[in-house]
Amino acid sequence: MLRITKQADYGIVLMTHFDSSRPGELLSAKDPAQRTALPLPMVSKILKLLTRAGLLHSTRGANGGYCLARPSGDIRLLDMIAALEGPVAMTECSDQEAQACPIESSCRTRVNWKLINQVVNQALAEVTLSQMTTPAPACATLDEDLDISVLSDATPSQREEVL
Amino acid sequence: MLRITKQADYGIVLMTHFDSSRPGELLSAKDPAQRTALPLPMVSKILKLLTRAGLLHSTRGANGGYCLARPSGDIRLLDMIAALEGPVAMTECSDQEAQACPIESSCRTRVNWKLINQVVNQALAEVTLSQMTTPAPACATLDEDLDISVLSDATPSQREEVL
DNA sequence: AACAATTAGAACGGGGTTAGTCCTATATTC
DNA sequence: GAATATAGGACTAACCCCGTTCTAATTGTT
Repeated sequence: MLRITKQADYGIVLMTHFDSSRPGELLSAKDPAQRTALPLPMVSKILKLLTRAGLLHSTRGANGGYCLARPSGDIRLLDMIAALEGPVAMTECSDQEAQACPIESSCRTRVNWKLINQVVNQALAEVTLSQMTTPAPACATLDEDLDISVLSDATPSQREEVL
Repeated sequence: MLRITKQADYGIVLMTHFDSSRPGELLSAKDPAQRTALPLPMVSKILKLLTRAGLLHSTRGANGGYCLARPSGDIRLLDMIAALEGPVAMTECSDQEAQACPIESSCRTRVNWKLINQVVNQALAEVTLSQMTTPAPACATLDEDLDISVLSDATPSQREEVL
């Protein structure tokens, strides 16, 4: 259905909670779990993944917890999605690690998929956590940043490179 | 992993084959199945879905078959994906038919998701079957059409409307 | 030193979705 | 009436996602 996983969805909401807390303040998994009403084990699992991806910083032991690893303006929506469900690849043939497609020789759509894939990736990369945290009206600032230029900027030689 | 289903992927490739045939020519399910090396029952199933969605026109009985229901320039990538795997909704809360989200009140990301969702939808709607059929170098024409303006054009009142 | 709090990591099972097949009915041509 | 095709739906097997659970490892507190 072309939808991100719940895990990724939850994770992004959790990240906005960290962005809303005082910078550098450590929050244990319990904290955001209670505020989002998500089950603690799930929250715990997600925070581990975000930490492993370098988006959160963790401190173990009593009084430990998590905090953002860098300013929320430097954390991109694409980073969060990739951390929680792997790279964004609209089709199998646009996935780097995928096998050779059996109909590759007769398939004309492959190159186009690569470009479409880039557009989606760039759209998700242009949005930052900081923008996701900002309530609705203020996300007007989101506009200026979102200028999809992958396709219009691609020269023929760059297109070759995509393959 | 944010990927379209194989069914949708196959379907799009099949559509390009119809686009490559003579306009109005009827092709039975066998025909594209052999050329794509996809199993016939699968091809058959997909063509039925595309027909039900109004993208293909079917003729039953001997010498029957399928052909594009309208010019390939009027068939959008989004239409094909929607026909084969339902509407594109990046998150559950951006799905029209979804239930109320339990954390809706405390969730600040909802409005942003609606907009991101629109960007992805528009990107997929701007690409036509005709462009998908065109081999790589010529897809330069794809560029001019792809101008994502949903976010930059949205006025505050339009944003309200999105909800 | 013992204990409590907290993250790290991996394994596990249930449920839902997807991929692909098969069967029956309907329509059309010859 | 026989052969060819699509229409529609049921069905199974495989896979993936969700969420839980268990066992370390680490750190602060008593």
